[in-house]
Amino acid sequence: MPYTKEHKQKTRDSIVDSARRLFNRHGFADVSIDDIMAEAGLTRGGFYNHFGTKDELYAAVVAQILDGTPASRWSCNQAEACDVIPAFVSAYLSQAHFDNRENCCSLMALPSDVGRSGEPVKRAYRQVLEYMIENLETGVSGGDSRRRALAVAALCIGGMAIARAVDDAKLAQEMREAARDTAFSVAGWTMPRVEAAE
Amino acid sequence: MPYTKEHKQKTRDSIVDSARRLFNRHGFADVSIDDIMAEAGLTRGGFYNHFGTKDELYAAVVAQILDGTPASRWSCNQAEACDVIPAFVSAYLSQAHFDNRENCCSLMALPSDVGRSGEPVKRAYRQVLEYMIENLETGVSGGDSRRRALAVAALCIGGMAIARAVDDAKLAQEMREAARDTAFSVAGWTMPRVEAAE
DNA sequence: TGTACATCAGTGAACGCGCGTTCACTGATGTAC
DNA sequence: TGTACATCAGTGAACGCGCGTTCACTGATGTAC
Repeated sequence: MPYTKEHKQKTRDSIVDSARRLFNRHGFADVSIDDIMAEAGLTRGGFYNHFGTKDELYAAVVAQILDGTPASRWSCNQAEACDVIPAFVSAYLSQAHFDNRENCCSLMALPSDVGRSGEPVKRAYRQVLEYMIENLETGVSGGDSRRRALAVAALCIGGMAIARAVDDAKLAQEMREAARDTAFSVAGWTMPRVEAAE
Repeated sequence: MPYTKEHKQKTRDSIVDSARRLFNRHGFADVSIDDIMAEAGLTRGGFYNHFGTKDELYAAVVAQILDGTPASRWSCNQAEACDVIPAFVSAYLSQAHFDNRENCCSLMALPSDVGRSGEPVKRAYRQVLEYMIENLETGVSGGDSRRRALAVAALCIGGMAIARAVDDAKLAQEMREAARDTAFSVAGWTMPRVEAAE
């Protein structure tokens, strides 16, 4: 018997991971299989030992978008929520998250790409989004918590996507700060002390 | 002398217009020059009578994104603002705008594509966004109007981009409504009567 | 008014390159003896 | 413990297709006479 099953699984994982980073940075359409395999330290041909087609890779990538995303660090119990969730929103809209082109949340890196992709891709996007919304909901105070959580998600994802689409650093920062302050106000939190999370 | 100058300009305009519709629907990377010229009722080769390269077309398209967008209907004087701006936000987050894949606002159709494009594309995106924010600002009541206008823009663009990226019509509608209600609350407007704009 | 002509917008075949995919192979590995 | 072997993960050349771009051409147009 050659190699172990673990060996093959590790290679597959590293292909998916390389693909996720490259997709976040360049979008789906502008990344080739060559790029992905090279990023993983492999060569073209080996790709088809792991995936039947490029589409199959898309599905595999979005199916585990959560793993390489700040979202993977959200989980917390109810008691922590009042501290953790506001800190998460600050971190989401931070300069550091803005600058990190590869290991950023795919929800904000790929919304328009996903919008025109097939059902499997949209399904994975929804699952990650729902996970985010559920966690946000545990952190907001007052009634109408579902609506507030949805709005905070829209402010986080929208604010960051817009900030990245403009050519003016000052406007980008202004947008992030307005989204953060408004999210805090919508969620009923007190304002964060001077950008601690940046 | 063959043809008139107006004739050539009209052809050029129709190429740009076809490109904008196709970009909104499919993103930058998945639309070919063949597609664009066919959409405009022309053939491949003629493209280079109007543009030097495909990149030159990108710049031309984004430079006039405003024309084919609901944004082109925003302008209003101060007296109208209290009626027009809330109606605009309702229309922006409406089912009709959600469904219109081609003649929708490019701000929400292309944020992640623009985020990884070059400076000319980002510049045009910023100009359209600033125009939107300025108009929103005339409509919000109370102090801190700049921050509120930025937040309303993030809710409109983010809410729609997210709604389009999920595979669940109910969640998409919930997101649009939460974004709209929160935008109205942030802007200090009274709630719209049952989705008149849909 | 009618005709000959120069211009150039538009055509469509052709080229070269990059990409997804295939395939014959190589060589590292774990197992059998 | 040491060696021979079967397996299959990974290699890299090759194929075909689509795309951006080029180019020789065609034919519709406005002008000159």
